[in-house]
Amino acid sequence: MATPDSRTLILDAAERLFAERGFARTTIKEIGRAAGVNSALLYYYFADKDRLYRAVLQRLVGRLVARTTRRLEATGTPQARLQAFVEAQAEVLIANPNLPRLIVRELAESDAVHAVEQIQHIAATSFRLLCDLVREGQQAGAFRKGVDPRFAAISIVAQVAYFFVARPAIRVILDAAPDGPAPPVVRAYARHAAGFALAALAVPPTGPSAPRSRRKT
Amino acid sequence: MATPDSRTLILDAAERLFAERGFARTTIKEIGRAAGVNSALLYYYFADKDRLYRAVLQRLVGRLVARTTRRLEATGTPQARLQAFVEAQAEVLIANPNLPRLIVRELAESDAVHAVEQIQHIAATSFRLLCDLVREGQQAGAFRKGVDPRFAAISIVAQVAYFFVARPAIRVILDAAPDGPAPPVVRAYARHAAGFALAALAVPPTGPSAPRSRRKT
DNA sequence: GTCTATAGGTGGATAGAC
DNA sequence: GTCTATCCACCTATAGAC
Repeated sequence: MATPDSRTLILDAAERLFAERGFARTTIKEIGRAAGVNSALLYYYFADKDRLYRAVLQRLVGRLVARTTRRLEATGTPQARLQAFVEAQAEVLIANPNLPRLIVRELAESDAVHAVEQIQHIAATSFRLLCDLVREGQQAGAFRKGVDPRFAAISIVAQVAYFFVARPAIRVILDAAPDGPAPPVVRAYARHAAGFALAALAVPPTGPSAPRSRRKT
Repeated sequence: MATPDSRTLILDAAERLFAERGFARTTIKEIGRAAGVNSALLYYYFADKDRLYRAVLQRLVGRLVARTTRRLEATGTPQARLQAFVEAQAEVLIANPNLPRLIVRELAESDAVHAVEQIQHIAATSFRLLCDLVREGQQAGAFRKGVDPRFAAISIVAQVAYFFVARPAIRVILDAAPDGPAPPVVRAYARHAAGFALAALAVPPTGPSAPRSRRKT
């Protein structure tokens, strides 16, 4: 608890408000009020509204990447690592509910106004590790070939990411509470998503009569 | 080309700008300029900026739902219908590149500021049809049981939706042009996504003494 | 239907006291 | 470090001529 300093109070309040209302609809004065400090103080810690926003994004994205890449680099079968990745992704998003909303807002911008380059770069890092995992799994015979590893990686990430992004719609489908499905439901979905991906990538049993004569591409 | 009327010119310009920059960052004057009319004229056709935005959303969402539900209601095997749905989803998003950006922005809002209820409702309509399709497929023995149909529907929609939403990140993964992957790549991905879902839902061969292996198309 | 001109309000940012 | 007070730019929306 030890007295969070004003800078942290401001970052916390800004994170919440930016996630809820977006950058433009959030005013400096609102952030100051929510943080319990005077709005002029924001300019003591941050050069302007834009840099405050960047600082918020940086803090959040750092957490995400640290947690998910750690799982990907762990040892184990490709299947186990893939499952761990999907579940880690869900845990990070459960723990930081503001993250998906903010990232999605950034992704929706076509011009690189704010921190898109940063997100692109980091997304690429985490993403590429996942691509490699799929590729390695294919070479090791754990995943079926004939699936583009990049496409597979997109499919895998998409399942969980979309679940959080489309929360208002998901809520309707699952008859969940106003603020979205409870963590146990989210975890159940994450397990489903991992299973869905593993089933999609599973090596098909070679038919009893014509196993090896057919060779696909 | 028969002289698009001012109202349509305004809607077109507004759609593009809202999608590119978001609601708040787009000014009435910019829209007027882009439409080639005076900004005061917007208030002749629309009560205020908010209602203009709603009109833009309505036009777009209408197209999306019309196209995708039509595919779901078509006849055929569950597998064929699912595939048609996924590819139709991709086609609509290719044809209306502004749609995913706008919808995503709406979904990111936590308070129902603009047209979230509408999107929720329509998403639920389209979504529920997909749930039903999966459920029917399971009962007919075409899809494996033990997968929650609602979860499966989310996984299916997520793959294509996320592809468009996360365009800036996808671009990096696929080494695509600045304005995203070309339509042929998108279609290839859509086929992958359909295949990924069908493989994930395929009925596993029952045990070693089972009927001969199934080959999906 | 379309324009000019402008009122009215809000928000980001700064100056400077304490 | 934190606050009060305020400036200035900009944007929505309206009044009213043509």
